[in-house]
Amino acid sequence: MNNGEYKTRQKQAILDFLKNNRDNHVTVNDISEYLEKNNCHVGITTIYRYLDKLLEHGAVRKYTVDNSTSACFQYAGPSDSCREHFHLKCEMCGRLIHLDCSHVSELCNHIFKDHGFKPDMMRTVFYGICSVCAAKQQNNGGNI
Amino acid sequence: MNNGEYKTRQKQAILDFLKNNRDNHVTVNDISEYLEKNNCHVGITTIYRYLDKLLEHGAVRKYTVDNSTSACFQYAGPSDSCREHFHLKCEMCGRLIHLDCSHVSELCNHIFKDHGFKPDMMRTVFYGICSVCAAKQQNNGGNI
DNA sequence: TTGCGTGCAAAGGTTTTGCATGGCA
DNA sequence: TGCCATGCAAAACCTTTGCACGCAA
Repeated sequence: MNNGEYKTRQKQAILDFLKNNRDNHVTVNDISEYLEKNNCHVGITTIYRYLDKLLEHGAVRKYTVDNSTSACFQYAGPSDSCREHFHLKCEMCGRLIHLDCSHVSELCNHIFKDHGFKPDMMRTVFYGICSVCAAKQQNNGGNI
Repeated sequence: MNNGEYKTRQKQAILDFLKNNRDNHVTVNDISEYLEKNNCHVGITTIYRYLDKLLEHGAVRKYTVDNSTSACFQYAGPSDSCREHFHLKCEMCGRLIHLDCSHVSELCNHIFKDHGFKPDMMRTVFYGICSVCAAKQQNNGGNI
């Protein structure tokens, strides 16, 4: 049916976990540990292979975050739904913010028209600090 | 003299290579191979350690590019010179474009004021396709 | 001479590959 | 039954650490 892809318990479990954590990124290790805890063993090889496939389909996004040595993945919903806006990732709490804002699309057009560069919305992420974490930082006297 | 840091042949060689490739990113392996070819052996441990130090000083930027599993580094000039503009990285040729443009800083202020998110210019990179590569793609009938 | 720098070897992680077995359709 | 999927073990990488020796200041 689906390009000759089969439905399996393992894929379902991985996808469920990704969907339940759509507001935060997870590592292969996170997925593996969670499934193990829930008596639902899935080999890490399978996790890597399935994530690769989801990546190809655009169903997950892949990041590299500074303090983590392994790759981070995050559910991106049905493909195409995130092509039209940018993403802000808070480097402190890891939260991903979907920025639907006309200013951004305008900037994109400007960069394309006046600088000849076509930004890829799926790949580009603004890294920074969200308001919640900025407030925390304040209360801490600037320390982390 | 410099915070008790010594000047050595190895550091000089690495820095020279980075400076000569300031318009492209390089991996630890690139550096090692180049120096080897030039009969100027430097252990990779040294390369890692020196890059770490440069990173702390803000003299290089560190990336992860999709198709490469290892980290990419790029000379960033004397510290602070790149904090005030964004960077566009072409995913096809790897070229880094420094985008000094008032529209971008305006967008940044807008995101901060109206969305409560403070983007970090040093960390944020726009991924996409540059005009040169877009033209190549055209001539190829859309194939890569 | 002092103490940072270097480089080898080894360790520690993450990700990929080979291959036999399992399971969906 | 025909394929794709899975999982173990091993391999392949990338990066870091420990330690003895080298070298700038």
